[in-house]
Amino acid sequence: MAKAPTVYDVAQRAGVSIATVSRVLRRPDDVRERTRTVVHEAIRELGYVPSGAARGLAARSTGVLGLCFPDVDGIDEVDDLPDPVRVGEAVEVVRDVGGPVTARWSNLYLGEVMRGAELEAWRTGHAVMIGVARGLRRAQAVNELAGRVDGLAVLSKSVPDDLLAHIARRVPVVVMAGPPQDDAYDHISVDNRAGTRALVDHLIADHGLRDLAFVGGPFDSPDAHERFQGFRDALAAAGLEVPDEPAARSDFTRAGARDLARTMLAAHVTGRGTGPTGHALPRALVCSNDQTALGFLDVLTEAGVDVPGDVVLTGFDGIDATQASIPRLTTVSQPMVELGRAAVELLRSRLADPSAPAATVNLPVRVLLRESCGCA
Amino acid sequence: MAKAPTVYDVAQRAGVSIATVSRVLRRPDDVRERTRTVVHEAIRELGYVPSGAARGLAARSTGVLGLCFPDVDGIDEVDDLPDPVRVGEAVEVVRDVGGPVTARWSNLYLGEVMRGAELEAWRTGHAVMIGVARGLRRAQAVNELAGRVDGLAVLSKSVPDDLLAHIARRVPVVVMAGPPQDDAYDHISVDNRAGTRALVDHLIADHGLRDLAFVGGPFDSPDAHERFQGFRDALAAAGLEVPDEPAARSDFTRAGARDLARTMLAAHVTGRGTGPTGHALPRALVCSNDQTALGFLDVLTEAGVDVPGDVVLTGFDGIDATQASIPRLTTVSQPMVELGRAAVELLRSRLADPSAPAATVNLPVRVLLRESCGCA
DNA sequence: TTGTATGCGTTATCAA
DNA sequence: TTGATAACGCATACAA
Repeated sequence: MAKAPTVYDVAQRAGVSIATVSRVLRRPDDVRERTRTVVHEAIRELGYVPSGAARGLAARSTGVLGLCFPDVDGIDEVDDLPDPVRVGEAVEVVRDVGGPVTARWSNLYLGEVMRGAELEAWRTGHAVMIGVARGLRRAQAVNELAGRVDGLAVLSKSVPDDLLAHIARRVPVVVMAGPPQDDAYDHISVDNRAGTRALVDHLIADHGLRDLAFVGGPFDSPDAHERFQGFRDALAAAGLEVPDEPAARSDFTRAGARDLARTMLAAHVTGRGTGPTGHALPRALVCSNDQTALGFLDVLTEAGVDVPGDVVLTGFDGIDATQASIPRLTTVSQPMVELGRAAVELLRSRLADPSAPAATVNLPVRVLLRESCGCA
Repeated sequence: MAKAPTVYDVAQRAGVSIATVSRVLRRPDDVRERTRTVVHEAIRELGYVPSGAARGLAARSTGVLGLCFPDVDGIDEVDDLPDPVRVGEAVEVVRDVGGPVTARWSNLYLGEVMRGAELEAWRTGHAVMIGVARGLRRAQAVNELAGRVDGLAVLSKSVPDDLLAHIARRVPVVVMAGPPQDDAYDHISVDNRAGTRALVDHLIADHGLRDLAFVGGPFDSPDAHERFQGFRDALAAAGLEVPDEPAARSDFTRAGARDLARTMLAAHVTGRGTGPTGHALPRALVCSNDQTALGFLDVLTEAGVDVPGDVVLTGFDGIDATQASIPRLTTVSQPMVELGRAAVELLRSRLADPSAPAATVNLPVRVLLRESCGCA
C-alpha cells in the first residue's frame, strides 16, 4: 500500500485534468472515446481505486445502506469474547454423542434478512453495511453506522428509542419486524396475526378441531402476542370459547418448551378429566413459534402420544428443522428474505421522497400445511 | 432530513471552535470538562451525527472492513431478480407435500462466516461492509467496495484474479477458504486434507475398515481435491492400495448425489462381485461433502442398505442436516465462524504491519464421530 | 469536449 | 486548553 493513487495521479499520467478522470468514471458518455481509453489505461497501470470517502463527501451521498441487528450471540462486552484459539494444525476428533440440536434460529433468520437486503441493494446499486447493536459502546457503534450510510434499516428493539430518534434526524430509518406502530418511522412488519388466524381457521374448518390451546411466548414478545390475537380471532369467528390468556407460555427455546411440555404432561396424566388419549391434553396445540412446537413434539413422541393422531401440533416461523421433524411440522413461514428486500425498498422510496408520510408495509406470510396437523 | 447539522453548527451552538467539537468526540481527555458538557449538549439538541465520509477522508482510514462473497442465489443479472411481489395482506395457505429439503448450505455457511467476521470486527471497533460479486457489474461493485474499506476479506474464487490484483494495490486483501496458495495475499485456509486424513484414519484404525471408496466433488473444486488427498494419505499410511482418482464424482448437491448413488447401486446390484451385502458396494463411502453423503444416505436407506451396518458413510462440512439424519452423519465440521474471525484478525495485523510477508493461517477442523460410521 | 475552481465535513498541525 | 487553518480526494458548476 505505497499510498494509493488519486485522481491527480491518474490525471497527470493520462495528461488530462482531474475533472476528466472523474467524468470518465461517472459520466463516460460526456468524454471523447480516445480520452476515455487513455484514462482507463492510466487507471489500470496505476491501480487506481476511487476513494469511497471522498466520493461520499463530494457527492453528499454514500451509496451505502445500513442494517442494524440486535445481538444474538449473548456477547455483551469485549471481555465476553475470548481471543480466538488456534490449535495449530491439530485436527480435533470428537465423539459427538448428540444432545439437543443447536438452535440457530436467530442466525438463520438474520442471515436470510441480510440476504434479502443485500439482494435488493445490489439490484439498485447500493452497498450494504451491517452493524450489531451490542455492548456498552452500542450507542457509539450505531451512531457511527448511521454516519456512514444513506439510510438505515433497524430490526425492531435493537436500538433504544432515544438513540433511534437521534440518528433518525440524520438518515431515514425503517424499522423491521416490529408490531405496526404509530411513530415517525417507516415500518415493515410481518402479518403474525393474520397468519395465525389462517392456520387456526384451517384446523377448525378442515380438521374439525374444537378443543384448541395456544402455547404463548415470552411476555415481552410482541410477535407472540400478535399470534395469540390471531388465535383468538379464529376461535371467535368459529363461535368457540375465547381464552384471555395463552394456556401456557414458553420461552421460545426448544429446551424450555420441553420442560414446559413435561410439566403439562405430568399434570394431565395424573390429573383431571380424560380425552381421547386417556388424559386431558387439548386436541390441538398451537404454538407461538417453531422451537416451542418442536420441543413439545420431542416430549409427546417420547411419551407415546401420537402427533397428529392424539394431539395436533403447529408452529410459527418456518425454520428448516420443521421440515426434518417426524412428522413434519405444520407452520407459518415468515418471509425472511422478503423482509430484507422490503426494508431496502422502503428506504429507497424514502430517499426518493423524504417528505412522504411514514408508511407501514405488512408482509404476508405463508401457512405450510404438513403432517403434524393431519394433512397428508 | 432538513440537512444534517455539521461540526460548524455544533461549534456555533456551543460557542466553541470546530476543532474543539472534533476533540470532544475523538479525544475527550484533551478537553475541559465544562466544555465537553456544553458540546455534548449542543450535539444532542441538534441531533448531530458525524459524517463517516468526511471522517474517513480526513483521517485517511474508514474504520470499515469489507467482506466479499460469491453469488449463491444464482442471480446473475438484475433482470433475473423479479420485482418483489406483495400480495397485500393476503395469507397464502399452501399444502406442502415435501420434496427435497432446500439446500441452504451456502447461505448458512456464508452467514456463519459473516457472523465471525462481524464479531471480531466489533471487538476491535470496526464496521463491516458486505458485497457479493455477482452480475456483469461485478467488477465495478468489487471496486467500489474496495474503495470504501480499509481492508478486504475475499472468499476464494469470488473475484477474478486480475481484479483482485488491482484492488490489492489499494487495500490489504485476505483470501478465505481457498487452497493454500503461493501468491501475494494473506490466506486463511481450512485444513481439508488433514481433516479427511484424520477421519479416514479413524475408520481404518477404530472400525477396522479396509475397503473404502472416495466420492469426489466437481473437478474444479480445490476443496474436494484436497479432501481426496487426505483420503489417499490415510490409505497410504495404512498400507492399503491408493487410488489415483475418486471412485465417483458428485456435484456437491444432494439431488445430484442421489442420482449418482442410484446409478452406482444399479451397477453393483446387477453386477460383478459380491460384498457383505450381496453386491460390491465398498464397505465405506467417504464423501467429499455432507450434501453428497446425505444424498447417498437417502438412496441407500430407500434400497434397504443398512448404514453403518452394510455401508459406512461419512461427509464433510458439518452442516446442520447431518445432525438430523438417521443415522446421524459422521462428518468433519468446518470452523465457519472462526474463518470469519481469523480473516478479520489477519486483516488487522496486516494493517498494523503492511510490510510483513504474506501469511497463511490454516484453521483446524473437527472430526465429529456419530452413528453413520459405526460410532455410538 | 475539456479544464478551473470551489466545496463537501472532518481530522490534525501548529500557534496562541 | 483552545482556535485557525490546511489537508483529505472527489464531484460538479461554470468557463473556455
